[in-house]
Amino acid sequence: MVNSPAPSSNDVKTHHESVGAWAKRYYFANRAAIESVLRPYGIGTTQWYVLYQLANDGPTIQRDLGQLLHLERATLSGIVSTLVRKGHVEQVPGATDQRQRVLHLTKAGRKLWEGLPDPIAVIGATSLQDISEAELATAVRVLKAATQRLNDYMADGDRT
Amino acid sequence: MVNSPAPSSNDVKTHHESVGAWAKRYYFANRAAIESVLRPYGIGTTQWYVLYQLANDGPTIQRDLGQLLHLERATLSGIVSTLVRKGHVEQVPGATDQRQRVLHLTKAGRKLWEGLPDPIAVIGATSLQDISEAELATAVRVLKAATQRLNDYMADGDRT
DNA sequence: GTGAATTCGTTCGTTACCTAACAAATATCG
DNA sequence: CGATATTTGTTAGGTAACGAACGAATTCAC
Repeated sequence: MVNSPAPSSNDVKTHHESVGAWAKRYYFANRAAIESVLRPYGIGTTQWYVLYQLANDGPTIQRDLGQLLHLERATLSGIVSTLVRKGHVEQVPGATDQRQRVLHLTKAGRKLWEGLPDPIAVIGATSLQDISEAELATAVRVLKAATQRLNDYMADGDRT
Repeated sequence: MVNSPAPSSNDVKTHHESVGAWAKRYYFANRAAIESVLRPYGIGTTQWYVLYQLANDGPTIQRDLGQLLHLERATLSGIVSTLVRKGHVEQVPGATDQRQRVLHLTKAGRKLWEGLPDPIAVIGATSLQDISEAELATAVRVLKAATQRLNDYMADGDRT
């Protein structure tokens, strides 16, 4: 796309746009691919992550799950109620703290989980093969650093 | 970050998850930051891209705009009608082909555009400073290659 | 030149993300 | 103890993305 002459300072914006643009495209392509694997089972990508957590780490407080998956309370609330409606997850008030909701798989939920393919393995393997460990590490480092900056920026901006 | 022992096959999943996970987090952090810049003006990120196109390249057929911005017809349709509702954009049937819609800025839309900051410049500059050109290029290359793979995978899967 | 295929935009249903505002429960401080 | 703050989850409203199905316009084939 952007062929590579000596990058002038004018290229900065182009580069920036590229990382952002490609992060977006990769995110959505990845999501679409995962969803195509999961579609026959009637669950979405983020719903899968919730089931994954509950299946592997057992009952979890909704608040903690939100932090683990980097989701806002409101977002998780909707996803959980979808899973509850479908009968895969049960949501019970916490024993000591009545505000909290403890989530755990229902029997049906566990059964579903056991029949589920692992979309990360299926999709991830195809999408990243032939990319060296070093390149992967660089990509992650860049994405991580940039995300960090943005979060700092937002935190600052809020306080001002 | 990811220190580099001989990568066992168990690392594969971890790495894959990381690129996907970080692409997602960067995408949303970026979007949130851009939206915070644009919020006072009452427009969203993708709406800004539409205005950008119309301001710089003049009237455009909706179909072409979709390809430029990598958006499906259905997605763009909603975004355009939001901009039309707000009075920034006008959507007129094509002269030669009555199926097509030609989009152009209204007078109010152009005025808005002229008072708008450039969120890509503002946000991109902060988020990617101190990252070398080489690293940026690698990140883009990885994201691009992975996206390519996923698109191929989806195309194959559809035909099967 | 007419019937079939294609293209373009819209609408509908779904997923997933956010903020803001709110209610209930719990914690903290005077 | 009791008023005030904080935490947890939900709801409502907004943005953005997708696929499927549809109608209208156009193009293609024969």
